[in-house]
Amino acid sequence: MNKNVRVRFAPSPTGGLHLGGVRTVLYNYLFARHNAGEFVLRIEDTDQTRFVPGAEDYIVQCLQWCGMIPDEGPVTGGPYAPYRQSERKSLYRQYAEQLVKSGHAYYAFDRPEELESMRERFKTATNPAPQYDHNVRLEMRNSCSLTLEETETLLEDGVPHVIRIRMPENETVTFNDMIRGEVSFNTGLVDDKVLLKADGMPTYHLAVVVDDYLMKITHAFRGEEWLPSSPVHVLLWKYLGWEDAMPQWAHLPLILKPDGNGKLSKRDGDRLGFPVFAMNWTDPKTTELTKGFRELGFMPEAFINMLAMLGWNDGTDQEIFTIEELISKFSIDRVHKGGAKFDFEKAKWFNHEWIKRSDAARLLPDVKRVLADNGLNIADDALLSSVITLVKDRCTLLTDFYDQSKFFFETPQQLDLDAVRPKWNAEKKTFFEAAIAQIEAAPAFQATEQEAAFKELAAKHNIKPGELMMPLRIMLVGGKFGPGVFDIAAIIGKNETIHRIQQALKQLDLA
RNA sequence: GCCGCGUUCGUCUAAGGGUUAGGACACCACCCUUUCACGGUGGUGAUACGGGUUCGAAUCCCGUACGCGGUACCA
Repeated sequence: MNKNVRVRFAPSPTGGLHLGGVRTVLYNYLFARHNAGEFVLRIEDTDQTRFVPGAEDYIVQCLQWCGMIPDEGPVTGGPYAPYRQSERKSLYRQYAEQLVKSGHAYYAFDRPEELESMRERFKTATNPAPQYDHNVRLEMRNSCSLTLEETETLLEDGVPHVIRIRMPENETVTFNDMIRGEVSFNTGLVDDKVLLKADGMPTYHLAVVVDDYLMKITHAFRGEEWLPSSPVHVLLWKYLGWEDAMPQWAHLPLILKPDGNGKLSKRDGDRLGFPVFAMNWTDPKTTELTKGFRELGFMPEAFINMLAMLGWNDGTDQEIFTIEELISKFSIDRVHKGGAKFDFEKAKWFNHEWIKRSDAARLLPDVKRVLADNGLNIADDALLSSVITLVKDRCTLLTDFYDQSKFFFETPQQLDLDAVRPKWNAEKKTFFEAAIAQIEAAPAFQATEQEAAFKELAAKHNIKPGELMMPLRIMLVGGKFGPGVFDIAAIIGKNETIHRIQQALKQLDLA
């Protein structure tokens, strides 16, 4: 009974992929997978003045990183190719012309200056932004105000023109939004949107309807900012004679900035110090780099999980979901109506949870990369794995693995000796010299055995073990952090442990 | 201005006529821990306002306020 579910993510390739954009993809993706449907990527590049090289490729890579691979799209191809609207340009005109013929659209020859002067002319205190609508339609240069002959002459002369929809003067358009329920609009209050631009490209309004129809889209998810223009789209479906095929609409709530109000923007991230884009984005014009969640050390699982929870929940207290769980549990009727302020602290919490719950095998490649980025190339996977297991609880971001584990692989250069000196004395020095000898003589070098031996030696020297633990830690790690000291000693090995104690003793002597 | 959409702890949210309004992040306190974390226990903290409807309203209706979005040959 259900027709095959088909959804699309239709971004405009004008820059980095924003959080809100990723969430829109995510909801599309979850809905498609939940219903065993298809997920299509369509590039809406109808505005040639806003073309940004690299932006499309960037979007594709973001989807890949997040694990949301489109079933059809510009890279993958598919039965409804091409999936770039710029490559579908020739397709749209006929539909616009069809609308002109049926009287639902008209040619407009107004030049930009004329539009501007109209807005100036009709601007009043109570109408600060006059629209091109039924009130002014007949006062403009278009096929409604001109005679048939005049229009034809202009067309024949190749005078630049657009095609506009003719919005009815006073009708009510009502449709059922999957998230908001019934919404309705008076058509007389909506302007005669341009459908086909002077350069022959469609506007979003025409293209979205034509392509959703041609690509057999069944459910259309988009941001709430599209709600006001939805009556235009609904009317277009009707006028084109496709009413029965119209997708079900779902207008998603917006992601808001953490402070104050308003849509979250890249600027907010820069200003408040958190990422807004999924991955690093370099503006090709300014070469300005904007940091992304990926490079900052987020796991895609956590990123997706966090985004899913921003406006949706499954009705229980569960907050950590795998993508498989999200797919099986996702439902539109549990999507919130109101916008959600983005909270970077909570985002980090999700990542921390994911790091804690991931095993060393999952983390290994990422940690390896993080260490390598910092000049630490670790070839021993078994060794790295045990280090990861030891330190992952302390890492909120993947990038934290460097600080939390570098001392396993290189001798710390900067020791926090200020934490040792106040209570440092000759007895302790003697103890550590004895400890070196003891370690040297130890047959095996295991954490538990070493700890026992260390404490025994402390007793022999009449020093409380507690007095010695911090100095030992500083000697091995460099600072007041990290896993159990003897676990660290066991991993770095006998010789390195001795070497670090000797080094610290030497530095302590200098003071 | 006009149109549309929204409004539960600081933040994300649960509760779709009857709950001491629940959970999570953050914050605070304590416990655990010879470091830092993890973990555990507890605490502070919310139904925007005003009217209805009802035995009973966070929940349904109306109004107000506030916020957001739109009002382009941008998406």
